Amino acid sequence: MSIGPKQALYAEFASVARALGSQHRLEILEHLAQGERGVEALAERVGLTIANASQHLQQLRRAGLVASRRDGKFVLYRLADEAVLGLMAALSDVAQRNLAEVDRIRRHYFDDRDSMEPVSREELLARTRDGLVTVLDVRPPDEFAVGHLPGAVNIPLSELESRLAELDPDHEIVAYCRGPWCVLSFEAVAALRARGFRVRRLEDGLPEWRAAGLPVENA
Amino acid sequence: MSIGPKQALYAEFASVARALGSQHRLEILEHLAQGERGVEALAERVGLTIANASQHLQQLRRAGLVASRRDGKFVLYRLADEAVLGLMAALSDVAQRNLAEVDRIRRHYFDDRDSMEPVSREELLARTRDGLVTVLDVRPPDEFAVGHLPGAVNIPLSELESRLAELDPDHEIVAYCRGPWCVLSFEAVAALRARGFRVRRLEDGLPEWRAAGLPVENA
DNA sequence: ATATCATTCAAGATAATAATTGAATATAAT
DNA sequence: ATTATATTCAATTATTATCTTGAATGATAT
Repeated sequence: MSIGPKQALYAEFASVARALGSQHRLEILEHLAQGERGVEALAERVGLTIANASQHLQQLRRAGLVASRRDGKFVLYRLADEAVLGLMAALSDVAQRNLAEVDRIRRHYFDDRDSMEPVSREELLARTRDGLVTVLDVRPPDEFAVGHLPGAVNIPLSELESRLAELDPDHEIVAYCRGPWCVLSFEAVAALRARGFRVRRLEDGLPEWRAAGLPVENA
Repeated sequence: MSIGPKQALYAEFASVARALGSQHRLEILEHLAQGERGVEALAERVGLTIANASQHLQQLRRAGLVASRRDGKFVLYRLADEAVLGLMAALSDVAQRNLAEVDRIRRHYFDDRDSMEPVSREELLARTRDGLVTVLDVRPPDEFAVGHLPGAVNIPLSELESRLAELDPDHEIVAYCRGPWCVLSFEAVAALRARGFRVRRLEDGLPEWRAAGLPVENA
Protein backbone atom coordinates (compact mmCIF):
# COMPACT_ATOMS: atom_id res chain seq x y z
CA MET A 1 0.00 0.00 0.00
CA SER A 2 2.96 2.32 0.47
CA ILE A 3 3.87 2.71 -3.16
CA GLY A 4 4.23 6.29 -4.43
CA PRO A 5 6.54 8.96 -3.06
CA LYS A 6 3.68 10.75 -1.36
CA GLN A 7 2.87 7.68 0.66
CA ALA A 8 6.53 7.28 1.55
CA LEU A 9 6.71 10.89 2.73
CA TYR A 10 3.52 10.62 4.73
CA ALA A 11 4.89 7.48 6.36
CA GLU A 12 7.87 9.55 7.48
CA PHE A 13 5.71 12.41 8.70
CA ALA A 14 3.59 9.91 10.58
CA SER A 15 6.66 8.57 12.33
CA VAL A 16 7.41 12.07 13.60
CA ALA A 17 3.83 12.45 14.80
CA ARG A 18 3.96 9.08 16.58
CA ALA A 19 7.08 10.24 18.39
CA LEU A 20 5.07 13.20 19.69
CA GLY A 21 2.23 10.89 20.62
CA SER A 22 3.27 10.23 24.18
CA GLN A 23 2.66 12.30 27.27
CA HIS A 24 6.09 11.45 28.59
CA ARG A 25 7.92 12.36 25.42
CA LEU A 26 6.14 15.70 25.22
CA GLU A 27 7.21 16.43 28.76
CA ILE A 28 10.78 15.44 27.91
CA LEU A 29 10.67 17.88 25.02
CA GLU A 30 9.44 20.65 27.30
CA HIS A 31 12.46 20.08 29.52
CA LEU A 32 14.87 19.92 26.60
CA ALA A 33 13.47 23.22 25.39
CA GLN A 34 15.09 24.77 28.47
CA GLY A 35 18.50 23.61 27.31
CA GLU A 36 20.71 20.53 27.13
CA ARG A 37 20.11 17.78 29.67
CA GLY A 38 21.45 14.35 30.51
CA VAL A 39 19.38 11.20 30.61
CA GLU A 40 19.28 10.87 34.36
CA ALA A 41 18.15 14.44 35.00
CA LEU A 42 15.37 14.03 32.45
CA ALA A 43 14.30 10.67 33.80
CA GLU A 44 14.02 12.04 37.29
CA ARG A 45 12.06 15.13 36.34
CA VAL A 46 9.62 13.28 34.13
CA GLY A 47 9.23 10.40 36.54
CA LEU A 48 10.61 7.58 34.41
CA THR A 49 13.24 4.96 35.03
CA ILE A 50 16.53 5.74 33.37
CA ALA A 51 16.31 2.86 30.93
CA ASN A 52 12.82 3.88 29.93
CA ALA A 53 13.75 7.53 29.51
CA SER A 54 16.68 6.47 27.38
CA GLN A 55 14.39 4.53 25.10
CA HIS A 56 12.01 7.45 24.77
CA LEU A 57 14.93 9.70 23.93
CA GLN A 58 16.01 7.38 21.21
CA GLN A 59 12.57 7.37 19.71
CA LEU A 60 12.70 11.14 19.71
CA ARG A 61 16.09 11.03 18.08
CA ARG A 62 15.00 8.60 15.37
CA ALA A 63 12.12 10.96 14.63
CA GLY A 64 14.49 13.88 14.25
CA LEU A 65 13.05 15.75 17.22
CA VAL A 66 16.13 15.69 19.42
CA ALA A 67 19.88 15.48 18.89
CA SER A 68 22.57 14.36 21.30
CA ARG A 69 26.25 14.66 21.97
CA ARG A 70 28.54 12.89 24.34
CA ASP A 71 30.33 14.91 27.02
CA GLY A 72 32.66 12.63 28.94
CA LYS A 73 30.54 9.91 30.36
CA PHE A 74 27.31 11.83 29.98
CA VAL A 75 25.14 11.97 26.92
CA LEU A 76 23.48 15.35 26.56
CA TYR A 77 20.27 15.68 24.61
CA ARG A 78 18.82 18.83 23.09
CA LEU A 79 16.04 19.80 20.72
CA ALA A 80 17.10 19.11 17.15
CA ASP A 81 15.77 22.39 15.87
CA GLU A 82 13.91 25.58 16.66
CA ALA A 83 11.17 24.19 14.45
CA VAL A 84 10.41 21.52 17.05
CA LEU A 85 9.14 24.19 19.41
CA GLY A 86 6.92 25.49 16.62
CA LEU A 87 5.56 22.02 16.02
CA MET A 88 4.69 21.63 19.69
CA ALA A 89 3.02 25.03 19.66
CA ALA A 90 0.96 24.05 16.61
CA LEU A 91 -0.02 20.81 18.33
CA SER A 92 -1.20 22.50 21.49
CA ASP A 93 -2.95 25.15 19.45
CA VAL A 94 -5.08 22.57 17.64
CA ALA A 95 -5.74 20.68 20.85
CA GLN A 96 -6.82 23.84 22.62
CA ARG A 97 -9.14 24.89 19.86
CA ASN A 98 -10.85 21.59 19.34
CA LEU A 99 -10.70 19.42 22.42
CA ALA A 100 -13.21 20.26 25.10
CA GLU A 101 -11.19 18.40 27.70
CA VAL A 102 -8.26 20.77 27.20
CA ASP A 103 -10.49 23.73 27.78
CA ARG A 104 -11.90 22.11 30.87
CA ILE A 105 -8.43 21.52 32.36
CA ARG A 106 -7.36 25.03 31.52
CA ARG A 107 -10.33 26.63 33.15
CA HIS A 108 -10.30 24.35 36.15
CA TYR A 109 -6.65 24.67 36.95
CA PHE A 110 -4.92 27.49 35.13
CA ASP A 111 -7.58 30.19 34.99
CA ASP A 112 -8.29 29.47 38.61
CA ARG A 113 -4.81 30.62 39.55
CA ASP A 114 -4.38 33.41 37.06
CA SER A 115 -7.20 34.55 34.89
CA MET A 116 -5.38 37.76 33.97
CA GLU A 117 -3.92 38.33 30.54
CA PRO A 118 -0.23 37.43 30.60
CA VAL A 119 2.37 40.11 29.95
CA SER A 120 3.57 39.97 26.36
CA ARG A 121 7.27 39.76 25.61
CA GLU A 122 7.17 43.19 23.99
CA GLU A 123 5.47 44.74 26.97
CA LEU A 124 7.98 43.22 29.37
CA LEU A 125 10.88 44.51 27.28
CA ALA A 126 9.43 48.02 27.40
CA ARG A 127 8.76 47.91 31.13
CA THR A 128 12.19 46.56 32.07
CA ARG A 129 13.73 49.64 30.45
CA ASP A 130 11.92 51.73 33.05
CA GLY A 131 13.43 49.54 35.78
CA LEU A 132 10.25 49.27 37.81
CA VAL A 133 9.63 45.61 37.27
CA THR A 134 11.17 42.52 38.87
CA VAL A 135 11.54 39.59 36.48
CA LEU A 136 11.12 36.40 38.49
CA ASP A 137 12.28 33.00 37.26
CA VAL A 138 10.64 30.29 39.36
CA ARG A 139 12.37 27.30 37.77
CA PRO A 140 14.93 25.17 39.60
CA PRO A 141 18.41 26.74 39.77
CA ASP A 142 20.01 24.31 37.34
CA GLU A 143 17.59 25.33 34.61
CA PHE A 144 18.10 28.98 35.47
CA ALA A 145 21.84 28.44 35.14
CA VAL A 146 21.55 27.13 31.58
CA GLY A 147 19.77 30.30 30.48
CA HIS A 148 17.33 32.93 31.74
CA LEU A 149 15.89 36.35 31.01
CA PRO A 150 18.31 39.24 31.37
CA GLY A 151 18.29 40.53 34.91
CA ALA A 152 15.92 37.86 36.18
CA VAL A 153 15.89 36.85 39.83
CA ASN A 154 15.81 33.10 40.46
CA ILE A 155 13.62 31.92 43.30
CA PRO A 156 12.39 28.40 42.66
CA LEU A 157 8.73 27.93 43.47
CA SER A 158 9.63 25.53 46.29
CA GLU A 159 11.54 28.28 48.11
CA LEU A 160 9.23 31.15 47.34
CA GLU A 161 7.45 31.29 50.70
CA SER A 162 10.71 31.46 52.62
CA ARG A 163 12.37 34.04 50.40
CA LEU A 164 9.67 36.67 50.08
CA ALA A 165 11.99 39.21 51.66
CA GLU A 166 14.07 39.25 48.51
CA LEU A 167 11.19 40.72 46.54
CA ASP A 168 10.64 44.46 46.50
CA PRO A 169 6.94 45.04 47.26
CA ASP A 170 7.02 48.32 45.32
CA HIS A 171 7.99 46.68 42.05
CA GLU A 172 5.53 44.89 39.90
CA ILE A 173 6.66 41.29 39.44
CA VAL A 174 6.57 39.36 36.17
CA ALA A 175 6.97 35.63 36.73
CA TYR A 176 7.83 33.00 34.16
CA CYS A 177 8.93 29.38 33.93
CA ARG A 178 9.28 26.67 31.27
CA GLY A 179 6.50 27.44 28.89
CA PRO A 180 2.79 27.86 28.42
CA TRP A 181 1.91 24.64 30.28
CA CYS A 182 4.38 24.83 33.07
CA VAL A 183 2.52 25.17 36.35
CA LEU A 184 5.30 26.84 38.31
CA SER A 185 4.55 30.42 37.29
CA PHE A 186 0.82 29.92 37.86
CA GLU A 187 1.46 28.68 41.38
CA ALA A 188 3.88 31.54 41.97
CA VAL A 189 1.35 34.13 40.83
CA ALA A 190 -1.35 32.70 43.07
CA ALA A 191 1.00 32.57 46.08
CA LEU A 192 2.36 36.10 45.59
CA ARG A 193 -1.04 37.67 44.97
CA ALA A 194 -2.23 36.16 48.24
CA ARG A 195 0.69 37.99 49.91
CA GLY A 196 -0.31 41.28 48.37
CA PHE A 197 2.26 41.50 45.62
CA ARG A 198 1.37 42.91 42.23
CA VAL A 199 2.35 40.06 39.98
CA ARG A 200 1.55 38.84 36.49
CA ARG A 201 2.81 36.04 34.32
CA LEU A 202 4.91 36.39 31.22
CA GLU A 203 3.33 34.81 28.18
CA ASP A 204 4.81 31.35 27.49
CA GLY A 205 8.24 30.72 28.99
CA LEU A 206 11.95 30.88 28.41
CA PRO A 207 12.09 28.74 25.24
CA GLU A 208 9.57 30.93 23.47
CA TRP A 209 11.43 34.05 24.59
CA ARG A 210 14.60 32.65 23.12
CA ALA A 211 12.81 31.52 19.95
CA ALA A 212 11.56 35.07 19.48
CA GLY A 213 15.20 36.10 19.14
CA LEU A 214 15.27 37.96 22.44
CA PRO A 215 18.40 38.03 24.58
CA VAL A 216 19.11 35.24 27.05
CA GLU A 217 21.64 35.41 29.88
CA ASN A 218 23.47 32.35 31.09
CA ALA A 219 25.84 33.64 33.70
CA MET B 1 1.65 8.83 36.80
CA SER B 2 -0.76 11.28 35.22
CA ILE B 3 -1.36 13.49 38.21
CA GLY B 4 -0.94 17.25 37.70
CA PRO B 5 -2.71 19.41 35.14
CA LYS B 6 0.37 19.61 32.95
CA GLN B 7 0.41 15.84 32.61
CA ALA B 8 -3.29 15.84 31.84
CA LEU B 9 -2.79 18.44 29.13
CA TYR B 10 0.15 16.65 27.62
CA ALA B 11 -1.91 13.46 27.55
CA GLU B 12 -4.46 15.35 25.46
CA PHE B 13 -1.83 16.81 23.17
CA ALA B 14 -0.35 13.35 22.75
CA SER B 15 -3.72 12.00 21.67
CA VAL B 16 -3.81 14.59 18.90
CA ALA B 17 -0.30 13.64 17.83
CA ARG B 18 -1.20 9.95 17.79
CA ALA B 19 -4.10 10.73 15.51
CA LEU B 20 -1.60 12.28 13.10
CA GLY B 21 0.66 9.27 13.47
CA SER B 22 -0.67 7.29 10.56
CA GLN B 23 0.20 7.53 6.89
CA HIS B 24 -3.40 6.90 5.96
CA ARG B 25 -4.84 9.51 8.26
CA LEU B 26 -2.41 12.13 7.00
CA GLU B 27 -3.48 11.34 3.48
CA ILE B 28 -7.13 11.61 4.50
CA LEU B 29 -6.38 15.02 5.96
CA GLU B 30 -4.72 16.11 2.72
CA HIS B 31 -7.89 15.22 0.86
CA LEU B 32 -10.13 16.91 3.40
CA ALA B 33 -8.04 20.05 3.04
CA GLN B 34 -9.45 20.31 -0.50
CA GLY B 35 -12.96 20.54 0.89
CA GLU B 36 -15.75 18.41 2.33
CA ARG B 37 -15.84 14.76 1.37
CA GLY B 38 -17.90 11.67 2.12
CA VAL B 39 -16.54 8.48 3.59
CA GLU B 40 -16.69 6.46 0.42
CA ALA B 41 -14.87 9.02 -1.71
CA LEU B 42 -12.11 9.27 0.87
CA ALA B 43 -11.83 5.52 1.27
CA GLU B 44 -11.46 5.04 -2.44
CA ARG B 45 -8.85 7.74 -2.90
CA VAL B 46 -6.74 6.66 0.04
CA GLY B 47 -7.06 2.98 -0.79
CA LEU B 48 -8.89 1.81 2.31
CA THR B 49 -12.05 -0.20 2.83
CA ILE B 50 -15.02 1.91 3.79
CA ALA B 51 -15.27 0.49 7.29
CA ASN B 52 -11.61 1.10 7.88
CA ALA B 53 -11.74 4.65 6.54
CA SER B 54 -14.73 5.29 8.78
CA GLN B 55 -12.76 4.20 11.80
CA HIS B 56 -9.83 6.39 10.88
CA LEU B 57 -12.17 9.33 10.44
CA GLN B 58 -13.57 8.79 13.87
CA GLN B 59 -10.13 8.76 15.38
CA LEU B 60 -9.49 12.04 13.64
CA ARG B 61 -12.74 13.40 14.97
CA ARG B 62 -12.03 12.31 18.53
CA ALA B 63 -8.69 14.11 18.25
CA GLY B 64 -10.41 17.29 17.14
CA LEU B 65 -8.77 17.26 13.72
CA VAL B 66 -11.89 16.82 11.64
CA ALA B 67 -15.57 17.63 12.01
CA SER B 68 -18.53 16.12 10.23
CA ARG B 69 -22.10 16.81 9.30
CA ARG B 70 -24.84 14.68 7.85
CA ASP B 71 -26.28 15.59 4.48
CA GLY B 72 -29.12 13.24 3.64
CA LYS B 73 -27.71 9.79 3.72
CA PHE B 74 -24.13 10.96 3.40
CA VAL B 75 -21.83 12.02 6.20
CA LEU B 76 -19.49 14.76 5.06
CA TYR B 77 -16.18 15.28 6.81
CA ARG B 78 -14.05 18.40 6.79
CA LEU B 79 -11.02 19.75 8.61
CA ALA B 80 -12.01 21.01 12.04
CA ASP B 81 -9.99 24.16 11.73
CA GLU B 82 -7.57 26.19 9.66
CA ALA B 83 -5.05 25.45 12.40
CA VAL B 84 -4.99 21.79 11.35
CA LEU B 85 -3.30 22.75 8.11
CA GLY B 86 -0.75 24.72 10.10
CA LEU B 87 -0.08 21.71 12.28
CA MET B 88 0.50 19.51 9.25
CA ALA B 89 2.82 22.12 7.79
CA ALA B 90 4.80 22.25 11.04
CA LEU B 91 4.99 18.47 11.06
CA SER B 92 6.35 18.23 7.54
CA ASP B 93 8.71 21.11 8.23
CA VAL B 94 10.34 19.29 11.12
CA ALA B 95 10.45 16.04 9.18
CA GLN B 96 12.07 17.74 6.22
CA ARG B 97 14.68 19.44 8.30
CA ASN B 98 15.72 16.50 10.38
CA LEU B 99 14.96 13.22 8.63
CA ALA B 100 17.46 12.20 6.00
CA GLU B 101 14.96 9.82 4.45
CA VAL B 102 12.62 12.68 3.65
CA ASP B 103 15.37 14.53 1.90
CA ARG B 104 16.26 11.40 -0.04
CA ILE B 105 12.70 10.90 -1.25
CA ARG B 106 12.42 14.54 -2.18
CA ARG B 107 15.58 14.58 -4.20
CA HIS B 108 14.95 11.23 -5.79
CA TYR B 109 11.40 11.88 -6.85
CA PHE B 110 10.38 15.51 -6.61
CA ASP B 111 13.54 17.37 -7.57
CA ASP B 112 13.91 14.92 -10.41
CA ARG B 113 10.69 16.18 -11.94
CA ASP B 114 10.98 19.83 -11.05
CA SER B 115 14.09 21.24 -9.50
CA MET B 116 13.00 24.80 -10.24
CA GLU B 117 11.84 27.16 -7.54
CA PRO B 118 8.05 27.10 -7.39
CA VAL B 119 6.09 30.25 -8.18
CA SER B 120 5.06 32.02 -5.00
CA ARG B 121 1.43 32.97 -4.45
CA GLU B 122 2.32 36.65 -4.57
CA GLU B 123 4.16 36.26 -7.85
CA LEU B 124 1.28 34.37 -9.39
CA LEU B 125 -1.19 37.03 -8.30
CA ALA B 126 0.95 39.71 -9.94
CA ARG B 127 1.43 37.74 -13.14
CA THR B 128 -2.25 36.85 -13.57
CA ARG B 129 -3.04 40.57 -13.63
CA ASP B 130 -0.94 40.82 -16.81
CA GLY B 131 -3.03 37.99 -18.27
CA LEU B 132 -0.09 36.16 -19.77
CA VAL B 133 -0.21 33.12 -17.58
CA THR B 134 -2.43 30.01 -17.67
CA VAL B 135 -3.28 28.67 -14.24
CA LEU B 136 -3.63 24.91 -14.53
CA ASP B 137 -5.41 22.77 -11.93
CA VAL B 138 -4.49 19.13 -12.47
CA ARG B 139 -6.70 17.64 -9.77
CA PRO B 140 -9.73 15.46 -10.55
CA PRO B 141 -12.82 17.45 -11.61
CA ASP B 142 -14.78 16.82 -8.42
CA GLU B 143 -12.08 18.46 -6.34
CA PHE B 144 -11.86 21.31 -8.81
CA ALA B 145 -15.61 21.78 -8.48
CA VAL B 146 -15.41 22.23 -4.71
CA GLY B 147 -12.95 25.09 -5.07
CA HIS B 148 -10.10 26.29 -7.29
CA LEU B 149 -7.95 29.29 -8.10
CA PRO B 150 -9.74 32.13 -9.90
CA GLY B 151 -9.63 31.60 -13.65
CA ALA B 152 -7.93 28.22 -13.40
CA VAL B 153 -8.28 25.65 -16.18
CA ASN B 154 -8.99 22.12 -15.00
CA ILE B 155 -7.23 19.34 -16.85
CA PRO B 156 -6.73 16.32 -14.58
CA LEU B 157 -3.30 14.80 -14.90
CA SER B 158 -4.80 11.62 -16.34
CA GLU B 159 -6.18 13.53 -19.32
CA LEU B 160 -3.29 15.90 -19.82
CA GLU B 161 -1.69 14.11 -22.77
CA SER B 162 -4.91 14.02 -24.74
CA ARG B 163 -5.90 17.61 -24.06
CA LEU B 164 -2.70 19.48 -24.83
CA ALA B 165 -4.51 21.43 -27.52
CA GLU B 166 -6.39 23.36 -24.86
CA LEU B 167 -3.17 24.93 -23.63
CA ASP B 168 -1.86 28.06 -25.29
CA PRO B 169 1.85 27.48 -26.04
CA ASP B 170 2.55 31.21 -25.82
CA HIS B 171 1.40 31.49 -22.23
CA GLU B 172 3.52 30.43 -19.36
CA ILE B 173 1.70 27.77 -17.37
CA VAL B 174 1.53 27.60 -13.59
CA ALA B 175 0.34 24.19 -12.38
CA TYR B 176 -0.93 23.31 -8.94
CA CYS B 177 -2.73 20.51 -7.14
CA ARG B 178 -3.52 19.46 -3.56
CA GLY B 179 -0.52 20.64 -1.64
CA PRO B 180 3.23 20.49 -1.23
CA TRP B 181 3.34 16.66 -1.35
CA CYS B 182 0.82 16.05 -4.06
CA VAL B 183 2.56 14.44 -7.00
CA LEU B 184 0.08 15.55 -9.65
CA SER B 185 1.61 18.95 -10.36
CA PHE B 186 5.12 17.50 -10.43
CA GLU B 187 4.08 14.94 -13.02
CA ALA B 188 2.27 17.62 -14.99
CA VAL B 189 5.33 19.87 -15.03
CA ALA B 190 7.57 17.05 -16.21
CA ALA B 191 5.11 16.03 -18.93
CA LEU B 192 4.54 19.56 -20.20
CA ARG B 193 8.21 20.51 -20.19
CA ALA B 194 8.92 17.46 -22.32
CA ARG B 195 6.36 18.85 -24.78
CA GLY B 196 8.11 22.21 -24.90
CA PHE B 197 5.76 24.19 -22.69
CA ARG B 198 7.07 26.78 -20.31
CA VAL B 199 5.63 25.57 -17.03
CA ARG B 200 6.31 25.96 -13.35
CA ARG B 201 4.62 24.80 -10.22
CA LEU B 202 2.78 26.97 -7.73
CA GLU B 203 4.14 26.68 -4.22
CA ASP B 204 2.02 24.32 -2.10
CA GLY B 205 -1.55 23.80 -3.34
CA LEU B 206 -5.11 24.96 -3.11
CA PRO B 207 -5.54 24.59 0.68
CA GLU B 208 -2.54 26.79 1.38
CA TRP B 209 -3.78 29.35 -1.14
CA ARG B 210 -7.10 29.46 0.65
CA ALA B 211 -5.42 29.58 4.06
CA ALA B 212 -3.44 32.61 2.91
CA GLY B 213 -6.77 34.37 2.55
CA LEU B 214 -6.61 34.49 -1.23
CA PRO B 215 -9.75 34.21 -3.33
CA VAL B 216 -11.15 30.81 -4.30
CA GLU B 217 -13.69 30.16 -6.99
CA ASN B 218 -16.17 27.33 -6.77
CA ALA B 219 -18.36 27.71 -9.77
C1' DA C 1 44.26 -3.31 34.23
C1' DT C 2 40.32 -2.68 37.16
C1' DA C 3 36.57 -0.45 39.05
C1' DT C 4 32.95 2.76 38.54
C1' DC C 5 29.41 5.27 36.63
C1' DA C 6 26.14 6.67 32.81
C1' DT C 7 23.84 4.97 29.22
C1' DT C 8 22.10 1.64 26.02
C1' DC C 9 20.62 -2.88 24.53
C1' DA C 10 17.82 -7.25 24.71
C1' DA C 11 14.09 -10.05 26.24
C1' DG C 12 9.62 -10.65 27.92
C1' DA C 13 4.96 -9.26 29.76
C1' DT C 14 1.14 -6.20 28.97
C1' DA C 15 -1.43 -3.00 26.56
C1' DA C 16 -2.78 -0.29 22.54
C1' DT C 17 -3.61 0.06 17.60
C1' DA C 18 -4.85 -1.53 12.74
C1' DA C 19 -7.30 -4.06 9.37
C1' DT C 20 -10.94 -7.44 8.26
C1' DT C 21 -15.39 -9.28 8.44
C1' DG C 22 -20.19 -9.34 9.20
C1' DA C 23 -23.95 -7.31 11.61
C1' DA C 24 -26.47 -3.07 13.08
C1' DT C 25 -28.30 1.91 12.32
C1' DA C 26 -30.07 5.62 9.99
C1' DT C 27 -31.84 7.98 6.10
C1' DA C 28 -34.00 7.97 1.46
C1' DA C 29 -36.54 5.92 -2.20
C1' DT C 30 -40.14 2.73 -3.69
C1' DA D 1 -44.05 -0.77 5.32
C1' DT D 2 -40.21 -2.47 2.65
C1' DT D 3 -36.04 -2.02 0.33
C1' DA D 4 -31.74 0.04 -0.75
C1' DT D 5 -27.74 2.71 0.40
C1' DA D 6 -24.26 4.97 3.44
C1' DT D 7 -22.12 4.66 7.50
C1' DT D 8 -20.95 2.88 11.93
C1' DC D 9 -20.35 -0.70 15.41
C1' DA D 10 -18.50 -5.13 17.36
C1' DA D 11 -15.59 -8.97 17.38
C1' DT D 12 -11.34 -11.01 15.73
C1' DT D 13 -6.62 -11.33 14.59
C1' DA D 14 -2.15 -9.37 13.65
C1' DT D 15 0.96 -5.80 14.56
C1' DT D 16 3.17 -2.41 17.20
C1' DA D 17 4.28 0.27 21.46
C1' DT D 18 5.30 0.51 26.46
C1' DC D 19 7.51 -0.64 30.65
C1' DT D 20 10.40 -3.60 33.48
C1' DT D 21 14.41 -6.19 34.41
C1' DG D 22 19.03 -7.48 34.02
C1' DA D 23 23.00 -7.63 31.17
C1' DA D 24 26.24 -5.14 27.91
C1' DT D 25 28.83 -1.07 26.29
C1' DG D 26 31.69 3.23 26.68
C1' DA D 27 34.15 6.47 29.10
C1' DT D 28 36.56 8.03 33.20
C1' DA D 29 39.14 7.47 37.44
C1' DT D 30 41.93 4.68 40.55
